[in-house]
Amino acid sequence: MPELPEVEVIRRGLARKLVGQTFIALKGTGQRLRRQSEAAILAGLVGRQVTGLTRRGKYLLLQLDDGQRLLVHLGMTGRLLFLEPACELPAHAHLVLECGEGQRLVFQDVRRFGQVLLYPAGAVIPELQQLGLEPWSRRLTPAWLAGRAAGRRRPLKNFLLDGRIIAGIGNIYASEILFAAGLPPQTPVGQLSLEAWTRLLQACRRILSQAIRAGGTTIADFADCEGQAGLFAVQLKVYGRAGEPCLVCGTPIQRLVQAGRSTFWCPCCQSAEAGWQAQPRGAARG
DNA sequence: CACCCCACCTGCGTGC
DNA sequence: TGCACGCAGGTGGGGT
Repeated sequence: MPELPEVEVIRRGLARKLVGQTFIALKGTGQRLRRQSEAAILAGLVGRQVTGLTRRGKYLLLQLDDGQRLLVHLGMTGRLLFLEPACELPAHAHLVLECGEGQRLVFQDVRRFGQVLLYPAGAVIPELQQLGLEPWSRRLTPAWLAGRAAGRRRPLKNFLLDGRIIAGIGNIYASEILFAAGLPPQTPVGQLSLEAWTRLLQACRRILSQAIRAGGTTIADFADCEGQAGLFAVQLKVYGRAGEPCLVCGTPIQRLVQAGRSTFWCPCCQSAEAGWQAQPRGAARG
């Protein structure tokens, strides 16, 4: 479900409600997530006040007044909900943090691919150590991308999905970014010109910004911290549209599978002629 | 090292 | 109606 825009939408909505709140009780519901701190560790949340809420890639970080940090990853179907007193607890609510006055912070996750890990003050968070650059990082430039891609033959779509390079791009936005940039998803990354990387980076920032502004993409599960759906799904140009006409040229949108995941693209708008310059065999090396 | 596959889960839509 | 199957926004471990 949640890629960078969805996580950022949750962060912005939740920060207004949660920062300043103090957790007064913690309830688990037995079923464990794929990764979750021990109950004894999570008990360290009780009595703590939330001082900040930040995002890194698709991870959320709750900062607590004693320096501990709660790392949250929503997996495919995870939600972080801030429930008002009258709201009933939804199904699949795996962690409930009571804030007083009947308000609760709830981690809900149908498929339980999510992660909730509490780290002590000053601890290194390994999940964040390996993450690549944020899309709006000043260090992220076309030349930097070309450097990371040099000599590699993996398809551009897979490169975009690799969070160790750029953090936060998932399967929906990878397809949308490639369409916006006019680049074919199968392009071996080592063959892309600097001009193509420039267009890719511009498309990446534009698409992610638009998605955040629209409140994220809701296909089936995504909801913000109040349970509201996002509206970017109506702006999707290729994702989930296999067989339907391209909104630009009318050519049927194609679906292919790359590294086990669906890619949607327009073979006309994302042709080699529209984008990258092919180089002679072997020329990309070295 | 670079890259791919698959497991980890539940739920939903489709076709027989 | 029921069942089998394929598919779904995530990551990381293990194999090639």
